[in-house]
Amino acid sequence: MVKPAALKKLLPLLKGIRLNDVNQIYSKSKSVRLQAGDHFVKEGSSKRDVAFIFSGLMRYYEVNEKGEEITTSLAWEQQFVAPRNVILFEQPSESYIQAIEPTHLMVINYDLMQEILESSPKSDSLRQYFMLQRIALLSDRVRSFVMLKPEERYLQLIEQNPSLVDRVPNKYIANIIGITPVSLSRIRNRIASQKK
Amino acid sequence: MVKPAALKKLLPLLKGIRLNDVNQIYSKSKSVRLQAGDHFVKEGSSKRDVAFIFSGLMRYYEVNEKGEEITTSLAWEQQFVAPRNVILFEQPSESYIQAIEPTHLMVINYDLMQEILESSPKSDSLRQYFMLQRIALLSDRVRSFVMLKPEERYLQLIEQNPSLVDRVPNKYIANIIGITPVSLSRIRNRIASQKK
DNA sequence: CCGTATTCTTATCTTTTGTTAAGCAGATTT
DNA sequence: AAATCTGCTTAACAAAAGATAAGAATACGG
Repeated sequence: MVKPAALKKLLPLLKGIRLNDVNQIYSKSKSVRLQAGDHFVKEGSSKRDVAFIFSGLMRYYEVNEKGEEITTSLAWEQQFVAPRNVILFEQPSESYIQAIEPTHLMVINYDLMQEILESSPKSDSLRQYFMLQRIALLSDRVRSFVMLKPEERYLQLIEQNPSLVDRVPNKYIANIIGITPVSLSRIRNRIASQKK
Repeated sequence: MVKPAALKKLLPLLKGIRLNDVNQIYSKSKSVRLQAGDHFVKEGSSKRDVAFIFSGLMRYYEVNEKGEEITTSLAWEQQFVAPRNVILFEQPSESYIQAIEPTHLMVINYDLMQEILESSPKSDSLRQYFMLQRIALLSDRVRSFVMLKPEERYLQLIEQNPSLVDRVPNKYIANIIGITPVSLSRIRNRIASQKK
């Protein structure tokens, strides 16, 4: 069970959903606190849990054939995280989901949440809203890979999410924009010397 | 109005939707035939039309600041095309959508279609199905940019869509995987000489 | 506060990609 | 059939990125 104070942050997202349903979801959810480095999901897991991030910062990563961890995306306050393969395709997770800051989650079983929302009159529009958000985000990201050079992707990323620069190690940022940490370091160097 | 024969291709996608609604959508749609090179959508357009591709092949492209056309994605039979900015954000289209083969479309106004589907009991699950498809596709593509090298992206693309190689000019394929046509040509050369 | 670990930077070298231009091949038009 | 156009390849060079390693800076735990 999650504390009411923390719940307030979730409420604006749930407008339109019956208070009763919200309460029911809350009562079935559990509050989880992770330290930096702790995992919410590990590769191979089939646990059908989703989490809402009250506070903190997480990354998705996969391990490639060379054994390197490649960070594929980030998630922070007010966002949901869930193992894509498990929820979308009912397959084991291909990714790890790990806290990289002290993180406070609300965790609930996906199917249980769906069940509760099933009857709610606004649940479809809520779901649709979240899916649209996701589609917009993903297609923007695809567009950035097709249309922009690495340096431009970096500038766009920090412009759209200024707070990330301070919170996320550059080696993760580098992966996110599809380059190596060494290369990002050079790009940052180039940008800094151009500014002078 | 679209010919019944062509409609059969759309039907499996619409299972669950009332026949009456399907008929109504059909009656409000128009059949459009494009030649290779013709546009369904041009940059700046705010027309809220979506199209279902009965046959043929189309590309989305944008013109960058150098005046080059950059192909951002492809769509073919049994898929919907629509100007993302217009439908998602009610803004003018940032993209062109162009036929690159003789293409047969069913075109309908997006809002009109929504209106008809509004009352249909299964419309939400249908919409959800399409959105999930889109999310899966997009996140796979993002993953390919983060995890794979250009050569691997090319091999994955032609493995997952073998027919594209024969139908789509390499210069478009190159854009899709985020490289230049010249670079793709070299990659193809490398692959060919490794095989020997 | 010191020592350790992690991350970031810098350097060197190799590989790949971008750019530009030229030649070639296939298709289209007249 | 000749001329034209378009797309693909190849070449040469410049620019950028990958790989590896070493040093500097920062964060972290005792």
